[in-house]
Amino acid sequence: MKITILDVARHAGVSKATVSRVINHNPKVNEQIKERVLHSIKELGYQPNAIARSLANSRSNVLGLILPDIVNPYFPVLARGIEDSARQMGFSLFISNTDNDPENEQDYIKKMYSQQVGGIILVTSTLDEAKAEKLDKLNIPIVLCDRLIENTPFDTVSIDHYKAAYEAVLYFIRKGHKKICHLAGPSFVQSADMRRQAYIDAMQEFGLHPLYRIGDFSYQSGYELMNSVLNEADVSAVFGANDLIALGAINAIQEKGLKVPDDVSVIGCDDISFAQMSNPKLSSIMVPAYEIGQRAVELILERIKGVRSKTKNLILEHRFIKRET
Amino acid sequence: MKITILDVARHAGVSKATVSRVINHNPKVNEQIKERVLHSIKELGYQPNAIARSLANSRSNVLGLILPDIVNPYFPVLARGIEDSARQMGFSLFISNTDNDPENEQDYIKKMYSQQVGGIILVTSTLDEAKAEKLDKLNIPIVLCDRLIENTPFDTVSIDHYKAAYEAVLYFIRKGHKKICHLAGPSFVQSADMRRQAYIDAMQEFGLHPLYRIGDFSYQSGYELMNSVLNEADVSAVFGANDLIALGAINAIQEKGLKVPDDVSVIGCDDISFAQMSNPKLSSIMVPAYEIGQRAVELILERIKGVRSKTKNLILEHRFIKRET
DNA sequence: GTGAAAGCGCTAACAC
DNA sequence: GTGTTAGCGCTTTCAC
Repeated sequence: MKITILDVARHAGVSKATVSRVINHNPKVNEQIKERVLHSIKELGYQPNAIARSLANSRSNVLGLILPDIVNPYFPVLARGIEDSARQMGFSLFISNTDNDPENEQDYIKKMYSQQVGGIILVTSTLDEAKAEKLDKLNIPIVLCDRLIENTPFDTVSIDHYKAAYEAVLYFIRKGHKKICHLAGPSFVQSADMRRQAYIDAMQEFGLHPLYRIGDFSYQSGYELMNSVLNEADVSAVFGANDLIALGAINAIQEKGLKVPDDVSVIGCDDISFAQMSNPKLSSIMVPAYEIGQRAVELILERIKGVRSKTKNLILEHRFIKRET
Repeated sequence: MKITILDVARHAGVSKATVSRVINHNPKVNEQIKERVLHSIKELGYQPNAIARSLANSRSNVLGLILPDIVNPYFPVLARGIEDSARQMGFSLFISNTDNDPENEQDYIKKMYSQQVGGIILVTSTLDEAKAEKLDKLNIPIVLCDRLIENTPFDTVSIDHYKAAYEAVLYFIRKGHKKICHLAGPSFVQSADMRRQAYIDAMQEFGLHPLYRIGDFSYQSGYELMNSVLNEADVSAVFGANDLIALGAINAIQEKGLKVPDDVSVIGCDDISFAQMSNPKLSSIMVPAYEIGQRAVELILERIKGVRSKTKNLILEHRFIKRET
């Protein structure tokens, strides 16, 4: 029923090999014959079977993306950057959500491996050196996005989380704030951890007392942590580990009858699209998610093509965006 | 280098066929032997090659998801519903964004076809009867989500967009609103079109004058359309075709110095997570995106397994959620 | 129950 | 330049 390369070959009066050469743009095919083959392909509506090609090549034109949760508004942008680039390079994309569960992560990696994906883009928080070593043995290109793991042989694309957070806190300090609190993300997430560390360092450097809570990157946790903080202390500025937390915090602040930014200033992180839609509009640290995705694909492709073997660690620029909070 | 079924067979002292039977849970394998094979699989760390299996079976354990844009906050939830269900059933998921471009859509369908996906879940706005017919000939299970196309043989999962919109307008009317406007989505999107039609019908039924603008489902377009409306008319209520539009509209309303909901009431649609994070909190029509995704996978699997051949059109329940706007 | 062998659709030597 | 052929790793008759 389905049209195969053999059908095309017969139709064009050539061998499968020739058709294969045409498909793969092998230059040494007679122009005449090439035309004939192309014609047959059109006429028959032939569509090469990607699965068969993958098997024959032992590698596929597919990339895998493994991230915590596509519902978190930071990730769709990353995913689009990846998908757009991947597509441009002729790759399809697998996607899967780990919910930060190491088991899911391992599971997905295995699955993708068995699908012979050309490479995997991983946003992980649960990978440790031991697992990384095993992963490396799979001998499949891996790029870590956004959250880096020390001492791994993998390429990475990220921003300087420490610096970004430090700058945010510094901004507050320069504005004269003394009572600055930080609502952090999970400590097992490297980026959250670095932001928290930067916050602590900055505070201490200026002789200020760090005050932070650890949450889970959600709006709800931002809301709850902020309430907890407000019940115990007087605060004039809060730095949220991401925008959702910051937005939740604002909600809590306002519910207490305080004004943002008059009574309490807020800065988030990621600059998700809702930062500019919120009311008041959220000040945030812009993380170039889309570009991170693009660069990740670039790195993977360099590996696939074998044009580079040295590990590359890309750090992209963030940018503090002052809005209303 | 890689461990194949043959390695396992040799290690266990059996044939490839037997190993294959074990992998596929074929019951007629001697328990003893089965144990032996299982042991070898563990010991060698064997991972069946999904590509080879797909080729041999001429079908893969992969589903395809084609949607307009994962960055639109409605879709990640749908995607999660699909991914979670797919995973549970042992399927992986391809994902791709069309930006509502028919060419992209066709392109992706072809790609997925050539990847021998087991089925495709499609959120389309550009499919017409002619294309649908061609698609149907591919002989691959397709489920249309959210946006339906008349007279297609495909399974569908959606809500009753017309009814949902009608209820929203009715709600306004019962509250005594007369000057109700509608900020619609693109007319080539079936769901947007139905919502707009429902708006018009409801207004006319109550002797009110319809006033609407057509946009593109974005925050920006909601903002601009609302400005355009406010410049021309006096309005006390606005129904946005989705939450982004509604949020943009609120921004425009407030910029004009009007209060929401005191001067102008607003209802959105989709109930994206930000509806409850916005300030004021957005009233919206809840669309069960996650469940739509789950059901779509169910329908696909029924087709794959061949347990059903009759077209099924699922209509899930929406729910009006009154919040602050 | 188990194995041998053909074949899924394609690619890549290797000959000619 | 082009065709022949041997796989890629697995499933699935078909004998035994």
